[in-house]
Amino acid sequence: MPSFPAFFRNILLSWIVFSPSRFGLSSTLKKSFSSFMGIVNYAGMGTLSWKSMISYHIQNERLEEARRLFDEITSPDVYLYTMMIARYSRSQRLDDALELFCKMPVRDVASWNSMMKGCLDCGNLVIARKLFDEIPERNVISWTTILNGFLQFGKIEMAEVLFHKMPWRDTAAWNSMIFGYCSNGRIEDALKLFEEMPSRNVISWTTMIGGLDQYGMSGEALSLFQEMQDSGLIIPTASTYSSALTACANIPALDQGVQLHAHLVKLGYVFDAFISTSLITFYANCKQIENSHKIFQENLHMNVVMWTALITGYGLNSKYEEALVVFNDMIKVGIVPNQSTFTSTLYSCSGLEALDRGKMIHAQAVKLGLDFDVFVGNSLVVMYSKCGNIDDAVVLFNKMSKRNIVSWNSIIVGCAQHGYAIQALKFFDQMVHEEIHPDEITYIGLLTACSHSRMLDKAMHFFEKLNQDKSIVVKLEHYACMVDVFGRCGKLEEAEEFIRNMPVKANSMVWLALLSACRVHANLEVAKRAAQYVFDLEPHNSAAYILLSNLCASASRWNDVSQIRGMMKQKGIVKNPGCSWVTMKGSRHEFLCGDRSHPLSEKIYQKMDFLGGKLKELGYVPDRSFALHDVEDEQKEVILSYHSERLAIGFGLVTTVEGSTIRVMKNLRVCGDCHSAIKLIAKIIGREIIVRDSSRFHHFRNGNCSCGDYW
DNA sequence: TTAGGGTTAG
Repeated sequence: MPSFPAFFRNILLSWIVFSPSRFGLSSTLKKSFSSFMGIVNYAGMGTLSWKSMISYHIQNERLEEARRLFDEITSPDVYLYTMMIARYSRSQRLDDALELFCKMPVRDVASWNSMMKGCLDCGNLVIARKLFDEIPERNVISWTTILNGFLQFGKIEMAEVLFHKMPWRDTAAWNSMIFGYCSNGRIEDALKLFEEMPSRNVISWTTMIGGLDQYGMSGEALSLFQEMQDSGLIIPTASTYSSALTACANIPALDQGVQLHAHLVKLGYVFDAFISTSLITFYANCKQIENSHKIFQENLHMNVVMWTALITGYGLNSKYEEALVVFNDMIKVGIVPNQSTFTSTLYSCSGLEALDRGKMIHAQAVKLGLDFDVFVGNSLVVMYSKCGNIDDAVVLFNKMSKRNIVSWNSIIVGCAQHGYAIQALKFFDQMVHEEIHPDEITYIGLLTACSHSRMLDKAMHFFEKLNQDKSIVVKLEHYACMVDVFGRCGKLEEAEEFIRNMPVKANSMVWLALLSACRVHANLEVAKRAAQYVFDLEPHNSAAYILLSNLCASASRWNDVSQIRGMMKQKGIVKNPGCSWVTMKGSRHEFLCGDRSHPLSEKIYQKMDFLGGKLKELGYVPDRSFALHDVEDEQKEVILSYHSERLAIGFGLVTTVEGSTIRVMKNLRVCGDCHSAIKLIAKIIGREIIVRDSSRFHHFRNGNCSCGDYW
């Protein structure tokens, strides 16, 4: 029993802290105080009143206050000790929790269990195990707690042994083991337990539905949900509906999801944060982003997860600008973004190729100390690389303290697309050295690197390794990469032979790789065969028509060109016009060939004409074969000089400061004549020009290009 | 809210 002055001191302290004039008097506080006054009146203190006061402090995160009151009690009971221990553990204060646990004169099984759980929450499995071994009388909760501890630390086999050793198992124990199997990808074992268990509750069903969905068996997850509904024995909770909706999103199953949505409206569940978020993702995955937005707007309590779901949804629907608007709105209303928010937002920056905005988002992540998160780091590497800044991507990658397979793939693919083949292979060696096992994406990156640098032997070596690795399924993309390598190395017959010997039927992507090579090597004979395959497989794919038509145009076979154009017209196939753009201060400046619509056109054309003169002085002769129109030679030169990529470069030149890098994006492949001209332009202006075309990045520096004139 | 089991974004 504490002395009265000490007691009054605490009341006074509480009174100051809870000053009604500052905070208002909540109902809980009123209750707490009336119990206090009761104690004073009776001049004695029941433990119950101490409990309510301490628990009030605990509820309001005032752990120090709670501890001060706790220390005033001469002999706190087991309940109070346990409450303090649990709270310290939840606040990651394991030392304080253990100190109290050691001080306890008497312990019951709940206090042992709480301490054990506390150790697990604070990441200490060793002490948790020791405690488990020392518990005088374990109950089913003790067993389940340590079982979950093993699972939490990825020790599935130990959990399995423990589960079978348990003297008695209740439904919660079965549920834990099922969850353990699901989260370790052992779906068959999970299903077996689910079948075997003596009785299932709603948690068992929800665990199994979620497990199947996460394993990629979303259809089976929905069937199980239906089975549960049909049984009529289980009432689903918000969690169950949330899992079912996620399964609908992953399939995606629009009709079933919409039905479920209607049902949830009737049940009044639509304002549940988890359900709303699942609905946002569901509609976004079903390409109905307007519905996602509607659900988002109808929600009053929007949390960071819900905001992130909407940002992700816009990104998934290629509405990158909208995603960035949502991100800015979120910041405006004071929601603090987390790792996932940055990952999704950076994805949209990559989609927009908006380096300036990507850098701003990066700065915000740094401010919040989230730039070292592995997901954010990966997104940053991808963003810098896709926005044309591979050097910064490499710097960031090297600084990453934690890396996973996605990190390695991102940097290897990035280097490959920028033509930094040696760098890509070096990263691969480093990855192998660090015992990270490559996956299918890694091989795509490696083969692309080899292709862009014409390293046939290396490519064959990697392709062989890929085929030997039984953990990887060789996909059509890998075959297409190999065809690309053969093609770029001028080995068109070998490429055709390779396609014919493939164990799976080639798709149009594979034949298009061959056709592109034919375009580079001006081989009309093979091109016609390859194009025919694409025409048969995908009659409306415009790429094959364009490639073949360009090839005929380069050979001045104008009759063939008009025949192909006639076929395109007949089939209603429209060629995408060549378009180049520069993203600056959040705006995209687009240019078409010969375009004069930009407000700065006059300046741009002046600059290009000036450079045209300089180019001629350096001995540049336009390669007329790239002007793919049946017009007079002089006219061809004019068309070439004003190709969209050159106008975009001209815009970069008139709007940026001396010495800075110019970054241009193009929807089609950069034309060969422009390629020669841009190399010289880079030399004349003494600046680096980076052009991302439909297949790769070109770094033009001092008269050379990183692609080695081959792309 | 003195102890164990299932849910949302990436």
